[in-house]
Amino acid sequence: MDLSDKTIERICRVFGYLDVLEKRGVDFISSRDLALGVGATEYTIRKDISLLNITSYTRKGYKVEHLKKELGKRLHLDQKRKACIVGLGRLGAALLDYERFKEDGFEIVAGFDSNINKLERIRTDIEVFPVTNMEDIIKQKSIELGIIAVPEVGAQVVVDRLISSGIKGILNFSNTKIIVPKNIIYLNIDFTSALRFIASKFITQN
Amino acid sequence: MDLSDKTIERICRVFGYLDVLEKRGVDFISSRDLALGVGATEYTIRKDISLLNITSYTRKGYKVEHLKKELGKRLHLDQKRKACIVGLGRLGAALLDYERFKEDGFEIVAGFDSNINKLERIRTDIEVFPVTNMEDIIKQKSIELGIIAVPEVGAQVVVDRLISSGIKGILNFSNTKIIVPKNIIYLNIDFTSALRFIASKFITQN
DNA sequence: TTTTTTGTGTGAATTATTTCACCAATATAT
DNA sequence: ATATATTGGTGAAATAATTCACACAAAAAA
Repeated sequence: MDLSDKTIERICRVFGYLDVLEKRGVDFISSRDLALGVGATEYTIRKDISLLNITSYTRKGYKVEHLKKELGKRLHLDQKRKACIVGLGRLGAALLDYERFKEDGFEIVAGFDSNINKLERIRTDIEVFPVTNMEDIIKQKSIELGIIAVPEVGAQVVVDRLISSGIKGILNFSNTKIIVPKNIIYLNIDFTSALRFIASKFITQN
Repeated sequence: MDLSDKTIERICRVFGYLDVLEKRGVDFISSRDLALGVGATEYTIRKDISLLNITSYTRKGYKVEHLKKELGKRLHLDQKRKACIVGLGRLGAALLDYERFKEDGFEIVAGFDSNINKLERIRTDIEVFPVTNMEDIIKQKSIELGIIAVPEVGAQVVVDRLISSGIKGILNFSNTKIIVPKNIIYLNIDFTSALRFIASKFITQN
């Protein structure tokens, strides 16, 4: 299969929206409503879905349950994934207890920080460890995802260690530039860039 | 001017990288190195910059200071913006004290929560208020940006009130679907979708 | 049952974005 | 001073992504 990142990204959002609809007890949803729900057009949504060889067997729209299951299969979203947080400052600590992750199939099974005092002070149900133990814990618990919330510099070091521990994907909240081998899936979330994007459109807009 | 979102988004990242370079004391940077630094190609970067009618007056690359200033002017990133956080759970509280915002020209000047107890317990230098005061405070302090970190439902209500208070842009961390009039700049950051995007590429990758 | 409506599936057309190719200008080396 | 190497700027070409148009099937209405 060779889907574009844009398609994958949209489908991930669709998947999330289907989850909401399912919980709400909705049975069928049209491409139009799906598009509305995720901020896309009905054409793109239909094409995205058709690229995955999924087909609605009715003209009442897509069956929510069925579509979600099929999307999940195709994008491997149907299995639980274990993740860890590295860097337990305020953001890292908040992410450690971010309830949605669990519900959405991502289980945070470990937190790491270099500061022992921080580890002792932190109040959470999730096990926390000094970074020195990272490699062992990640291998032992077969953690696939690393979430990086270290404050400033040092992100690259963390990344290198995550990779050498066998992690498969990294979500980086630190704003430093990171280099990863291309077999590692990497995504950066940069709050400041997001705010800048918004602010840059303040005046330009008609 | 009519720049695509992709260009704007890239330029915002370039702007951030230039800031890093400036602090590091770098004088000149080539389009190639800029591209490397932000994860793009030299062609796109050159084209983006040229679309903004900015020109390097030397063949040693772009002058960091000059380029940053010019980008700042064009994208209105050269002025401080006031922002507020609505919803002071763990994530909201973490964002309230996220130091980078200040450095990057975004000043968080208020936090809001509906839970009075939470307001009393919270430890921060930033003023916090009950949501009932939102309209007044936002107008009084001329806050332009609203950052939404309310836990689940209720996001739309918050958005509506932000808009009626005259806010210009919204960064939404809640994962609920939000409707905004199109004169309001809106961006959603969805942690779960980000993790799903990463996970969905685990097997498919060669 | 027949007709009308609705909604998907998908090639083709359109539009957007990226990459290329190469000129011009400056910097560096000889 | 001259030659060589870099690097940006930019129209044109290539690629990618979106939108359109419409056939087709099912559902709803008549």
